[in-house]
Amino acid sequence: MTHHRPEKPLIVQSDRTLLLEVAHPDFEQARDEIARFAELVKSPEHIHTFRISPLSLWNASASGVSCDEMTATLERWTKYQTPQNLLQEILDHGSRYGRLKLVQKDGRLALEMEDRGLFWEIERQKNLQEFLSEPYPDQRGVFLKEGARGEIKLRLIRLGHPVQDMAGFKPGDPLELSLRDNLQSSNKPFGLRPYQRAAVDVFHAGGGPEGGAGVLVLPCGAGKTIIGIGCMVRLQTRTLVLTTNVTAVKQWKQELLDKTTLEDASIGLYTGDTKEIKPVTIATYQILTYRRAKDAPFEHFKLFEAANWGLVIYDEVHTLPAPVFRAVAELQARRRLGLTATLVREDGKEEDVFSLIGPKRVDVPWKALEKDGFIATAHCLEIRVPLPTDERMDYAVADNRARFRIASENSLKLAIIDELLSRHTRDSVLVIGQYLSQLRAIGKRLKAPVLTGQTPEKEREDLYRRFRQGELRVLIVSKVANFAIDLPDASVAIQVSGTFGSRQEEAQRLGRILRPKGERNLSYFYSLVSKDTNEQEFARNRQLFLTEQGYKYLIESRYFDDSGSLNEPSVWHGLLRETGAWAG
DNA sequence: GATTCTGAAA
DNA sequence: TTCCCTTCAGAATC
Repeated sequence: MTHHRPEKPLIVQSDRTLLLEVAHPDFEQARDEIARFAELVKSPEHIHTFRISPLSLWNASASGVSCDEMTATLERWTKYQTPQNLLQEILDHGSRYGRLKLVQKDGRLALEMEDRGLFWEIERQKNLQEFLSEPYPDQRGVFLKEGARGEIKLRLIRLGHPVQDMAGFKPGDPLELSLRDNLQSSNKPFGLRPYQRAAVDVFHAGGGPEGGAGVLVLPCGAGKTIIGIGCMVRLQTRTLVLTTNVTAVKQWKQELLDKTTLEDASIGLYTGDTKEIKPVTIATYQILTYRRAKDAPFEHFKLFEAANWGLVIYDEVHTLPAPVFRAVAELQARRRLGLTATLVREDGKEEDVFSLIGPKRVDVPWKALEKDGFIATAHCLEIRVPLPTDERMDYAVADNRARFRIASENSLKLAIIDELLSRHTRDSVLVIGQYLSQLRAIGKRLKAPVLTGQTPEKEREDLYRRFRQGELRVLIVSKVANFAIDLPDASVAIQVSGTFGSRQEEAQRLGRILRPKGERNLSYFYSLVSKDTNEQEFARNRQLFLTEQGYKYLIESRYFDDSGSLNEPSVWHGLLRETGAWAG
């Protein structure tokens, strides 16, 4: 190829980073193609930075993207010649998934290699010795000791060798269930959406040894529960569902009753209150990780062996607690389904998820669902607010952590909220923030109720009901918004402060306004950030995940003009006009 | 026996 | 790095 094509949008560097120009007309297409095998690491205004890592290549391979497609994508968009070493690495790593297979041979567990070179390499590894038994005569494989299935996959991926697990699964005790044609609750017709059916098919993969273990990545509001139910129906077996909180536990049960022929008596809840074990049992991660004392055994791990489960569903698998990995390592003969909106973990254990739950099988981009109207079209606007002079002084002399708080609680944000509400008079609005003191101040000013962790259950339900019915237009919520899945939807969210940089939190919060909304099907997500403070950095990190999904943050920069009043918010007004929401 | 409170853990 | 929220078990209270 030629060596310089300035009209192209991409720079590919030998340190495995990719720089993509946002303003380029082909930006969106290039981004979507690149995101299949690289992860976004930075997304400021003009250039987005992606990185190719071994894991991103393996997940791509596992979900069916070939090395040829990856290199072709780079060649298609790059300005300069692609560095040889990177092409080599893609070939090398990308093709590694599948070169090492776990299989059943003569009723024993064995590891098979594509070539002898790999055999030598593996056989010589010191920290694999305890799992290896005798080699095949032709040196294309080696038998493994009992119970090594999970642990050896973990060790191998750390050595840079992902294993394709073809050793199959125990069928589990049978359980009859089928999908209803009409919902039990409303008697409305029911069926899986096309992408949901496709996800179930991919997970099942013809019932072969390859199907039955893996992670499905889907946006908030895409119906992950329904896909899980679809997999249960396909497998017709006893199922253990693990999820993050009690509300989710109850919701799984409700969905099962509503959408399948299962009856109340065959669904058990296993939580702090009730410890039922039924053909379908739903439990929290927390109860699994409970122990009496710091070094006592996990009291409820026996749940994994309490029945002959044919399927274990890990809901929100990105939050799977580290101790549970240990149990999963020993449960490799059970089918397992991981569901999540993002593979990113804050603790960096993505490789463990890959090895012990399974590789990514399906990744449905948020924008694809938006296009088909399954989720609302969301517009994101970051509003940069200057710090008032006296707060700027405090900021200047504070240490780093105090600074973040001062920036977060910028009093001028209150005025901006007023401004936003004055234009969204007919929308239901969630104000989401991180500091209770700040939220209470906002509540006082707006005369709107503040919902926090201390709010008793009864009062919460009451607030939800009034908000849902439109009696309450504005609801102010603390971090409860991250957990409370029964929080009603809104069409406008105003984020006044957030955590240090959690991508998941931002995704979760945007998810609050994504449920389809009638004809216009339109939502607004505002993020208020103090200008020229460290809050800006953290905000950038939070936004990464959504940028990765194709959401674009518009930026409105506010400042004091000569007369000392705030300038006109032109970007915002433009956005409202463009989307037909201009009320004035 | 049911409800509410408490502290620890994550 | 913070602050905040949730869950669980066990004790206290009705």
